[in-house]
Amino acid sequence: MSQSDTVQRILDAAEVLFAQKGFAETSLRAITSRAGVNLAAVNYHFGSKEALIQAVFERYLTPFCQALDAKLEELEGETRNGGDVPLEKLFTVASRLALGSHGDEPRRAMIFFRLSGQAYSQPQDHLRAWLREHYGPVFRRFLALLRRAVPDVPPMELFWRVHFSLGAVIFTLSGMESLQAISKKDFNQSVTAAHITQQLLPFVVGGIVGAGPARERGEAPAGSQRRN
Amino acid sequence: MSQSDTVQRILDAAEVLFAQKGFAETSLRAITSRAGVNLAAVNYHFGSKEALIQAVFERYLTPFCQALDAKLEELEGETRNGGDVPLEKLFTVASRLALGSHGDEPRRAMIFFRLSGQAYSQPQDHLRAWLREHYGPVFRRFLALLRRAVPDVPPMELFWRVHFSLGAVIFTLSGMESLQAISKKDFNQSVTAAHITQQLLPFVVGGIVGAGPARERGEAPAGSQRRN
DNA sequence: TGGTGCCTCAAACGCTAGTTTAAAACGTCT
DNA sequence: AGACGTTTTAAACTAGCGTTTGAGGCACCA
Repeated sequence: MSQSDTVQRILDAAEVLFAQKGFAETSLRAITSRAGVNLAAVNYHFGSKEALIQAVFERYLTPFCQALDAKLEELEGETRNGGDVPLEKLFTVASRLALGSHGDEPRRAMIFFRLSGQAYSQPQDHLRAWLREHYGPVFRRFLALLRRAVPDVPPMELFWRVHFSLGAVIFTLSGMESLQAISKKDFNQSVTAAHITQQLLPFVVGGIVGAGPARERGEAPAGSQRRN
Repeated sequence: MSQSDTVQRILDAAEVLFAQKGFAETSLRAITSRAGVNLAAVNYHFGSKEALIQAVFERYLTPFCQALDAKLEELEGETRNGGDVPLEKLFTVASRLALGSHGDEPRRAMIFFRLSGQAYSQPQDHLRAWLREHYGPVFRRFLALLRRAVPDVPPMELFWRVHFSLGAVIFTLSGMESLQAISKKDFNQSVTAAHITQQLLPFVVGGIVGAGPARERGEAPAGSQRRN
């Protein structure tokens, strides 16, 4: 072939190592050594380490976002003649795509969530800004459907709760290895990605709907006094 | 005084810089320069950079955990003669202490949450293991009270949902600066720590209680079939 | 066969990191 | 005042980083 598979080998190695040890702690030497390619290959093919990081995200996110976008369009179509998409369905669809939109085992998804966690606690917002710019539209589309699913939750409340949910997902799946150890010890039960998402769904749905005076005592939701 | 305040100056500077730029990206030279002390002071007083990181956590966590422990003991006493502590109260107490157990403004709490986020997405579990070893008992005490507050949620479900909540909190407060920007743009409203925790409470409570078929259709909670 | 474009390679460059060293400064005793 | 343990200082050291370089390999086509 014209372009060798060096690029893919580098991306594979970088993906794993970045997830394992973080961006700053992973040297190009470690990546190229694991990939079995020359040190200079990264700068030759990607230009810089920063560009390599972006490429890792791009390779994972682009197929996922395309799949999600298509699925959301399908869901929107279903609701053209009245009715909204239920909250559970929205999250089920998203999680199923996140775990399965790449042919491989959901292990890739785990790796990627760990990467996302590191990207988020990353100080420089180069990466964050780039992510938002490239994948913002899909997120907003998802949020629009969500808003129709829970019309009782004011927009600002919803905005925050979605971010809380994102935090729960990324944080948990980032630290899954250590949580697995605890869970196994305390509950004698191993943990799979599918298992966690199954646990996540009721939590996220419950959180998005929210528990305010509304659900406890039949009053208005906690924050609805500042509806805009 | 016998021991100068060099140690405190270093801790102050390190706390801020670590939160701003992460552990790996913050050099000792940056810390000592900001603290106005000599470069060698860190290795002299703390031994190594890693030990300095631990010291930063210790200085913040120890007073907080002591305060939380005392408060939990007080709550346990109240329930000796029947009754449980309501879910909302447990979280309100914890958040109030996290924000206010240090005399200063809640800005320190923000800084510390950001630090926690970085500690958690940190690959080496040196720090995580150390945190668990030193502050695990308080956490378990909190969890025990929590279990009595929501007896319908099976222990394993509860374990996971607590970690989801932790993720929501840390993740959100870690990335608060950028979220502030979005929130200000979309909702024309600035964001304070108190405001976020106010938003967090209904989300966390709703999530812990969970939204399964139980709340929607009057059946058992989503995960209760794997009760152990 | 000889040249052309893409890729690989080993080596080196410049830089910054954490850490160590040994002398100087300081404060506190007798 | 002088001796002593503690702290500060400036400078150097070692190691590892991302990146660059220029020579070389390799497939392809005239």
